[in-house]
Amino acid sequence: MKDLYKEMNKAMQGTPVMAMSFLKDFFLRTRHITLYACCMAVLVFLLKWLQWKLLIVDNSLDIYIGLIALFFTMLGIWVATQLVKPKIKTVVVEKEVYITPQDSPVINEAELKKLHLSTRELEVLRLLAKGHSNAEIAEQLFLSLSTVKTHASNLFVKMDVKSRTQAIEKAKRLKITA
Amino acid sequence: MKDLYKEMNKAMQGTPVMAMSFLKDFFLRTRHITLYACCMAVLVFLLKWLQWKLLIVDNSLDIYIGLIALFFTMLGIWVATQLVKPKIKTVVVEKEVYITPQDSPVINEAELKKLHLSTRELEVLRLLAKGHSNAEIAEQLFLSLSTVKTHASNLFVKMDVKSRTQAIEKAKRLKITA
DNA sequence: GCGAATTTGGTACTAAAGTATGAGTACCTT
DNA sequence: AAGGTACTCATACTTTAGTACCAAATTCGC
Repeated sequence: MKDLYKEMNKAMQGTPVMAMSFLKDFFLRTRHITLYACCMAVLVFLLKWLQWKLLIVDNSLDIYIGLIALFFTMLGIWVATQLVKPKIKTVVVEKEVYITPQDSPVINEAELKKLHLSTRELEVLRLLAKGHSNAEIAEQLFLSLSTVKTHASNLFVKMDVKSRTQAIEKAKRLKITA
Repeated sequence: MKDLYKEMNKAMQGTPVMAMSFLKDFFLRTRHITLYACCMAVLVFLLKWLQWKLLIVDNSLDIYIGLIALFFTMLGIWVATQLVKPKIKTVVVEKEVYITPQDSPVINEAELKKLHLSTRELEVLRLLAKGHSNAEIAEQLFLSLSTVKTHASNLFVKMDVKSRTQAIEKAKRLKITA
């Protein structure tokens, strides 16, 4: 709301064109609320008119109420369907895809790209796969132990493994290391 | 409905006990509808009473209608929640499962013999090289964690390495594991 | 049978790995 | 200018790995 006030001030000091653009922007941002308000207004007038019209015919009050009941029941259903929407249950179905890794001596670039590893993470992985400890990797890459641990941890998440040993095994299996 | 008629005929021909059981069964099966009907009946009477009562106070018609609208909106929402089945969005997660083809060139028996590993040590090494933790290895070989640790420790001495990661690297390099 | 090697398991300890969180910098894109 | 990503580093903590030392039971060759 503060921002809105700011923008209004800003617009007031500008040219008429800027004011127009502000109004347009304001309308676009609040068009949902405006639309609802208009609908409500129309509805109220309609009801008032119906009330007046139908009250002349004395016995049609039942029909009137019935219509209202019907309408609001529908409205309720519609509202409910709108409210229910975000409650989407996600059922995860695991689909097993068997792939036959080609026994190419070259590094499997395709599999490597799938992992979306960053430069540093890949460097860490390479040294990791050589059997180096975190401390050794830190020394070789001129990093702190903390940084290596961070990279390694992120690496394990991306590779969907839980330890460096699994990472090594997977890296060798996918042939993404030398 | 046909089935219902059939069942009724069938029940009529039976003993009173059977008829009773049929009625109980019938009630259990239709208790939802019955409940709805009862609720509706009560509601209608309530409305009629409200109508008569409130019409005396002339200007309260608006409140009356408002209450009806509110009530039926709620009813609509409730009905909708009962009717609308939870939308289930199935997210298919493709999990890639790799087959290790038996293309592995012969295991380097010569290098393996040089290490003078015992049977258990080799078993531990094989699982180690698959990326398993000591706890997992213990579980698979029906051993205690202590034993696995002992084997692993002895293994590292024999392989002249200082950690399981180095052992894996060396094992893969010498092709002494599958 | 005896000794060596193997296997199994324990305790106690240290070292390393891994997780979680926060935070600052740098670069790039919109 | 703002937001996102990558990179860096730190602290604090839990878990796992690894070492050392010990002690049974078993196996196997001599």
